Amino acid sequence: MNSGASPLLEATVTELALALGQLVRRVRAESNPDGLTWSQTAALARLQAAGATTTADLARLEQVKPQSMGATLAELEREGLVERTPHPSDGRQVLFALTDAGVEARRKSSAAKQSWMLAAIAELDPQQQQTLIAAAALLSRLAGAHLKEGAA
Amino acid sequence: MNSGASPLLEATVTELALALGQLVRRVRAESNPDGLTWSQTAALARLQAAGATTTADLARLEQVKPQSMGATLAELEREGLVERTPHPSDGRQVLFALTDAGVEARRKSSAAKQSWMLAAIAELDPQQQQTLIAAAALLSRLAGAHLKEGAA
DNA sequence: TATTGTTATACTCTATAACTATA
DNA sequence: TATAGTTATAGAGTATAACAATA
Repeated sequence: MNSGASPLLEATVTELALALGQLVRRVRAESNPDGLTWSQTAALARLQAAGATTTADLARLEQVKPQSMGATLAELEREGLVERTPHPSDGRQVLFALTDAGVEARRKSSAAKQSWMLAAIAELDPQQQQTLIAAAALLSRLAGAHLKEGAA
Repeated sequence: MNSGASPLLEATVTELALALGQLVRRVRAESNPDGLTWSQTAALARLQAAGATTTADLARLEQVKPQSMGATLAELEREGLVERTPHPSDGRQVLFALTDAGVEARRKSSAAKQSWMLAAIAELDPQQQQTLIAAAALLSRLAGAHLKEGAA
């Protein structure tokens, strides 16, 4: 199907996938030694942006299964970076939020962890930086495009 | 150092990392049922672009350790998609290349596997498409920026 | 001694399946 | 019966360490 698709766009998809792979490995490789993994950092960032949130909602935001998010949150809780409070009206749900230590970890993390990427972007010319800023939003949109929503 | 870094760029790094995570999961989730995994697809794409290549060179291209690339190539060989030939002058090296089945797998793969991404990009307006085309190259460049090269 | 590649082992991330508790 | 979360298990993808063969 869609055999008339633009060859340029096809090449772009391939190039994008390849670049993505490289970049993901780089982020992972560069991220770590202090302890927080990438998915932990991402969950922390989502919690900071969204405030108290349930496992299921976080899973939707990050587009992983609730079980996967549950495992990440359990580890963050074990490390004292997030804490759980029961949902006020629904006994099944659990709300997660950053602890003070979690906020602090976030602060350090943003600055330090991807500093290599920040430095690399800082060296680009302004127009290229603009391209990346615009691309960040587009990539996020792409990730969620045409998802068969499990529920409404 | 660089405590005066632009807050806008810092936010971009965070947003980029978040978008990257989502997109990678989506690519992986969307990719599979036919058998080829993402890293296998990437290795195949590199081999098609570069021709006969050693494990170490492929590892450099994909920015993984030679052992990791070795595992991927071993699996592809088991599936008959790549074949090895001894290096003509250096007995330590092994050259890998696509088999006919590998070329065919590539052809199908480009078209089918990331068709969801192709469709999503096709729906963007031309300027946004241009942004992504430019971003693909920039992201790849970012991935390799300031790498401490193990050797020269 | 340095380089290419292999084997063995471990960890992260994620998924699916099965279960409990609550709605 | 449907939803939120947990527990158990498995597989992909990668890394590090230790090793063999060749340069």
